[in-house]
Amino acid sequence: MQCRSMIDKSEGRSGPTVAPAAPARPTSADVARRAGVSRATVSHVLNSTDHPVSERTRQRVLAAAQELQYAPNASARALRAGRSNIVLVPMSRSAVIPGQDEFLENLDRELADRDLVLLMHGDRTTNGARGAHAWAELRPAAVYLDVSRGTPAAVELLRRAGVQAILLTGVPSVTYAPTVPLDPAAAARLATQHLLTRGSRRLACLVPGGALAEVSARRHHAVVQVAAADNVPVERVDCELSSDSIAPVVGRWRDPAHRPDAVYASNDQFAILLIHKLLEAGLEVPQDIAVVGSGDDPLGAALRPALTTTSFVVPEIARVVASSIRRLLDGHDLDPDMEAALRPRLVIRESG
Amino acid sequence: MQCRSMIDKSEGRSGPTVAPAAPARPTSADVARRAGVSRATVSHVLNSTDHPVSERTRQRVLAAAQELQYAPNASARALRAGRSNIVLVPMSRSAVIPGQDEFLENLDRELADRDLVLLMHGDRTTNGARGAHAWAELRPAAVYLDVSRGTPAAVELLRRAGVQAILLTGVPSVTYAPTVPLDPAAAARLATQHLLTRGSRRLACLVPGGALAEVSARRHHAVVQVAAADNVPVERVDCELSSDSIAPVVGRWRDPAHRPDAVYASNDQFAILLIHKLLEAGLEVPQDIAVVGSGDDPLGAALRPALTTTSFVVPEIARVVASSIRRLLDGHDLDPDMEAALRPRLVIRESG
DNA sequence: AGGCCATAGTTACACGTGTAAAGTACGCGC
DNA sequence: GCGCGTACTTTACACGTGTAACTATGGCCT
Repeated sequence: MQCRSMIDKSEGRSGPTVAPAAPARPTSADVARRAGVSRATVSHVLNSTDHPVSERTRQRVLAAAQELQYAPNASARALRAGRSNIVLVPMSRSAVIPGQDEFLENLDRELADRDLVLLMHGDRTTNGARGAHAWAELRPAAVYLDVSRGTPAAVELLRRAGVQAILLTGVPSVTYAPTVPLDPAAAARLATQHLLTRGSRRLACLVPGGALAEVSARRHHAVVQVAAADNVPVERVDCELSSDSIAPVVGRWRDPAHRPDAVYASNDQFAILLIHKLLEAGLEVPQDIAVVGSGDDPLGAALRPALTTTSFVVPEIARVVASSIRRLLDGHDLDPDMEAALRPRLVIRESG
Repeated sequence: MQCRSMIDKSEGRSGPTVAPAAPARPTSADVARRAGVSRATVSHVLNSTDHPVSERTRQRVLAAAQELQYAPNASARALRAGRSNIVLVPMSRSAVIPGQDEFLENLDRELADRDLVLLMHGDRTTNGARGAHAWAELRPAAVYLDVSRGTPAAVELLRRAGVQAILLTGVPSVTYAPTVPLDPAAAARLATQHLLTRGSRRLACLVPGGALAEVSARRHHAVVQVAAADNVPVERVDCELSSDSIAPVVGRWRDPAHRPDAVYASNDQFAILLIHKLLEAGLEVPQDIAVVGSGDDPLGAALRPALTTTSFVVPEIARVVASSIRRLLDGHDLDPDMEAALRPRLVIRESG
């Protein structure tokens, strides 16, 4: 025994009012007491600072922490450090990436590898400023959000709240914050180019409304642009995910004179529904009409004819996003692999 | 001006080391300074304690907070209070509820109405104890997790970490923590009962593997049980979401002697694929074979024949879960409406 | 022998907040 | 005039952590 007077706070916890039999979650002081060292030493050991600590006490501290199931208090740690290791992702319902749960799962793993914790926040607070206010309360180290929410005002508020890294995602036009240029139009361009190369001279584009409206609009615009370069006309078909919404169009297309030779649907579910309706009407896919979707819905691969579609390499995107956030926090630029990772892939199957 | 010597901490922030041009996120002290009052008064005003504050200073404080865009530091608040207002939801990939994003969106809103913040945590840490350790660091007020992760050890660890409310979800057999008895088998029972009432004498059950394996197994078991009460046999069909997986079964069913008169698929996507294959094989749905799924996938409503399925009233479930968490935190029991809200609804369309 | 460095541990303080307790001014009744 | 409640405001402390600065103890070199 060396010394015994390392009472950081002598008395145990005693809430001034009630203290309703709190189960005494262990603090670093408890670990210190048990290991017979000071709290500072515990901290040095557990955070593996370069501060010298003898191997013997190191082991004792580790053992004590283990026995007590000690977990450091993230709040206190964040308060002391001035920042947390939290990466906040306010989830938006109109996510560009389909299969966003897969993306988030990958992102979580990648961030964990970089000593960051992913926390997703619901979209209770839709309007920019009010939302940013709520996010700021958590004092996250980084925020990764859709550009539709990352208005200049929201970004400014977050900056002032001490958020070190703010990463936007969406169309690459903004300049007031680093951006992951995840352009939904890229997939549409890729699909259109494929259909043109395949020989299409007359296109149609399904434009879903509702939650998908914004993404669909961008994609439609891209289709028109690419097709225009080859002097190919594009018929715009606004629709919902219902039989009644698609049926009239398909009815019209039974007449070869009014029929496009290929259709791009900005969402696989709509592509699947369309193919279903086309077959029902006695048309053949892709012989009469080719169909290409976007999103790589698993059902599209299983049905016949199997759906040609575009997809993102989700794990790769998650990797570069996580990497970029880490780099931003460390004062560097975005991951140079970013653009390559964001390029959509064409998945050619049977439908077009 | 009344007094001027309310310097809580006289010197402004000056990080001992670098302080790299921190953009001075405002603290309550800044608000106090600007309003010409003490920090305590600011706190009283902003938290609307029952402590008396004159209307004049109240307005001044509010104005100052507004101008400074002040957002309280959640870490400090949580540290002081001993608990946060965070409800942590470790998301599991094998979520019972389909459309879990819709559920989370609703849950978020409901919790917000009850002064709680929903944070979702990825499933990086799959194994119980290690995961619980990570969750404990955040010192959330409540944790809502799947029973598969809420092992007794994990629950114990969370309890010791000071988490006040731990709510499990899943099969209702556990006793060491309050549970939301969201039984996937209930939907299967409902669907089977419907098919039997409809006159089915020979059933089949699609049992998807992969991520859905566990839920599927439970549902299959339920189907067998309910059918057995009526002496109806159930053919078990293990499958994946691919054409090759379903085709052989459908091929066999072309022979009326080997054909069930109704099929329950524990997931709508599989039901959709099955119908597709049945039609392809020249069989009629529901005349030759009725098909019922679970999950209320929007595509199921759009395709023909429209899919009969089961669904949960997601907003209602979210409401009772949020309500129960709040009640747990306040020392009460679960919301009495719980069981009613969890009952699945039958959505009868064309396929069965 | 005395000065100096390295090692191993400590003390002390700050982070931003909430709130009990103490203080200040003021009006009122004795 | 003095005590006393009332209305407001401030002071003081604790929450749990990380780390700069300090103390103590030897060993080594001059």
